Amino acid sequence: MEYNFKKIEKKWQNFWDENHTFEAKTGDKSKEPYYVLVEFPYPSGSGLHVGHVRSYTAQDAIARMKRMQGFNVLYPMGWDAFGAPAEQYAIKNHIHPKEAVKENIKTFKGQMKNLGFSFDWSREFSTTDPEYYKWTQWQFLQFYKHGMAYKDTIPVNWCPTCKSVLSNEDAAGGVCERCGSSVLQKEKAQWMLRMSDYSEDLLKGLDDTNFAEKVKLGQINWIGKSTGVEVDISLVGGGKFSIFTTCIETIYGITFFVVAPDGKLIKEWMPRVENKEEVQTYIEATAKKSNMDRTELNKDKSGVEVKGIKAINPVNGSEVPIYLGDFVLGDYGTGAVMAVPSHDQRDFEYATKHHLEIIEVISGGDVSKQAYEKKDYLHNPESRLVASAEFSGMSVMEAKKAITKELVNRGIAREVNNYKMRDWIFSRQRFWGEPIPMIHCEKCGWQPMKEEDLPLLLPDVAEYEPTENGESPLANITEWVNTTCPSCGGAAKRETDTMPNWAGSSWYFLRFMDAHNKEEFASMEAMKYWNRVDWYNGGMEHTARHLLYARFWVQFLYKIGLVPNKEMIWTRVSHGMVLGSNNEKMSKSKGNVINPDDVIKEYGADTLRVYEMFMGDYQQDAPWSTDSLKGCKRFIDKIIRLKDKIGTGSGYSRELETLIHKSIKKVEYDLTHLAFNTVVSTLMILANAYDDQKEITKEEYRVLLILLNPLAPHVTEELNELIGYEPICKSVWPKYEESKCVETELAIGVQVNGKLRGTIQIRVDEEEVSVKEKALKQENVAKFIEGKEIVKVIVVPKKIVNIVIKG
RNA sequence: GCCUGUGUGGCGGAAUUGGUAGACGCGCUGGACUCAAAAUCCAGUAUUAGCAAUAAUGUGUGGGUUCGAGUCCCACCACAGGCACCA
Repeated sequence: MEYNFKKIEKKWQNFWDENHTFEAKTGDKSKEPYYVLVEFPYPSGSGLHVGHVRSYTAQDAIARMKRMQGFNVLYPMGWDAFGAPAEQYAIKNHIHPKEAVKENIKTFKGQMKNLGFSFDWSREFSTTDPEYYKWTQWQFLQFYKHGMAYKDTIPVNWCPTCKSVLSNEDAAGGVCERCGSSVLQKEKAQWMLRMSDYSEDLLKGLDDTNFAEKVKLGQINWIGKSTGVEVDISLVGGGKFSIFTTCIETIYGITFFVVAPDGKLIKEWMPRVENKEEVQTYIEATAKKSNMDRTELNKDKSGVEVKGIKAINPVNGSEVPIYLGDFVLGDYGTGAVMAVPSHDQRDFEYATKHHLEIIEVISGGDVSKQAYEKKDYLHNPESRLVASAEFSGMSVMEAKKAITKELVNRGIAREVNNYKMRDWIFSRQRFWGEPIPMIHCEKCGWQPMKEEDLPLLLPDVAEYEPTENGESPLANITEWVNTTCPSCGGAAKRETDTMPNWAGSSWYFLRFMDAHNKEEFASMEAMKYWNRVDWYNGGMEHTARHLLYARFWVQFLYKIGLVPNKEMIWTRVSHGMVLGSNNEKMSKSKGNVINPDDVIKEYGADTLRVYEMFMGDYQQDAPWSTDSLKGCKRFIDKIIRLKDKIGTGSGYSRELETLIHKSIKKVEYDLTHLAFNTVVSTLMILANAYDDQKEITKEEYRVLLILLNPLAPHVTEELNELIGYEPICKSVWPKYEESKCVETELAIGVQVNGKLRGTIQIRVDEEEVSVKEKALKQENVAKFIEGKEIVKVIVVPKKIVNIVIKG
């Protein structure tokens, strides 16, 4: 057969379309549901990346196998199309971003069709569809109505040149990604979601998932739980504040306190401060510094003393000075710390710079040189408390408990948990996002829109320039902004901020379960049927945040009774990047970008798919190699040639039977264990074995086609049709028999003192005595043991023989 | 600094519980077919020595456990990614 992949691929893609082969029926009780999900892409202007092809093919292979195994497979696709690039493009070209998005989606979809992915296109949607974002807005209103959304003034990244608020990603390194200016902090009122309320639930929920261990760790680190004690500290002359510490055992070593310059405490104290000007200057200087500057000043522990206010150490009554220092963060813990320079390196550096006292309270280090920190003294069983009144002489763990107990009994301390994870900043000052359905009325304050008025559509205008003061471009569109208050009916203004990119992607997997529902975001019935996402794949870069946001969103919906499970994603795996042939990330500037369209044109989609699965460990990055790609083309050519070897026989021949059964078992196992590269090598081995035979049977040929079908669906369907079978997509996955997976004869190694000296042929069930005898007689082995004393002979069944000799 | 991952031929990478290291593919070398080329097929290909059988060395480095270590333990080095003053 001539391999006209263009014709073959088109033919089968049309066949699948016309027959609605991959459309999943919700509620089909005759089959077990199985939900395979891959992160839906942002349809950028540059088209599908070969990296997309890698993960989509992997999930496609799983989906195709599962279908043949009798599962009702849901493998959907859609578009995460809100975002800054489309907006930038719109500003430059004066067209509505939805036009650009429409074009890009068309391109992406065409490319995906050309690759033969078995997506259920009947469920396709874009996060930018009003029918979809209506429900994103509706869910925001649920957050609001349950007290989970609030407006707060917080510092944001501000680019003075672009006059725009930047996300942390766009402000990485303290410079604006677009223009390179230094990013400043600016106070702005933002919508927030109370994600921190869910810290503990998000941590615990991980036990109800099957995420890869490193994915779980990523979540755990991001949540950043730490357990410690919050202690009330009284001020001389009245008033008090609290500090949070994980090292209560060092409390006798306090020589000063440090409070955050951006925190609320210092504002409160201001009237009592004696050196107001100095303090104010420092607060302002901190505000001007970007996050990055603050980090860079790491070595330089800047700060000023807050004069006129002194604190009292609750354990010994001593008066202690208070300082401002920007190494203390206003939004973590209580925004104030007890400083123990003897046992905390940051405090040590601060004390050294500002000439403050250092008192050792735990023995074992040399605190004149550096702090003797928790990470060291906890591992030193010799360390004891010193200079700590009645606690002196105790071990660290004893003291921790005793001091905590004492302070808790006195009613001035509480054991608490703190989390690094903050509330979710949900506002973006951009045009191209879901409008936040809130209305501000002078009389009634913030009012939610009426649910029946949703969706709140983005207006059709031609200008998307940001405003001078950093408001969203929507603020310029007065006819859109001005509205009436849903409560009193008076004049009111709409919120002009939009939602972040993460919003639409936080629940899209629920929508796929019931994509066309006009009454609800998805019906409970449909969600109960599909139950959850069984297998979710995406890039490692999304495993922390996207996954956390999505889990938070789902847990909230669960709490208010709108989804059936607390966790709606069972297995989450991640894939490595496809790098350029020079082993660097593909980028236009480096000129190492491979366009999948070009590859499909020259080698066909099946070759590209097989190659991307073969290129390396799926979870690891792998460089592109056109030479290796050609090797995969040769493999497919070989599969085609093998058809001519089909003879008149039937069933599996004695020569091939074991290998076939083993191959079915391995392909099945590897496809669900992320070992796609060895799926390909297994099939190459099988094909090579067929090639060694004079002739093969139809059944043998067909089993190879079915096993290869998940990776190369077009050519295998074509060959399958040519030999007269019903389409593979309507067929049943072959079954292997465990008993037929083992060879009856095998060659095992014989070692002498652990070194391989020869091999022997044995029957699989050969008795140990006989194996031992064969091993000792083996020609080369005999040379090594001649005249030596044999200490023992270790026979590992079906694996190896090791002869231990002396002398 | 912390967390995570990775170090195996010329290259991408195999090696499911410790049991014949280098499967499979690429590349390379030689040969067949051809006027020639492409395609295809055959043989070889970790390193060193040898015509060969074979031997020695060999999975980032140094130790250890074991009859036996790429795999387990301890210490370290390099690279990649993420987080970064979190009290």
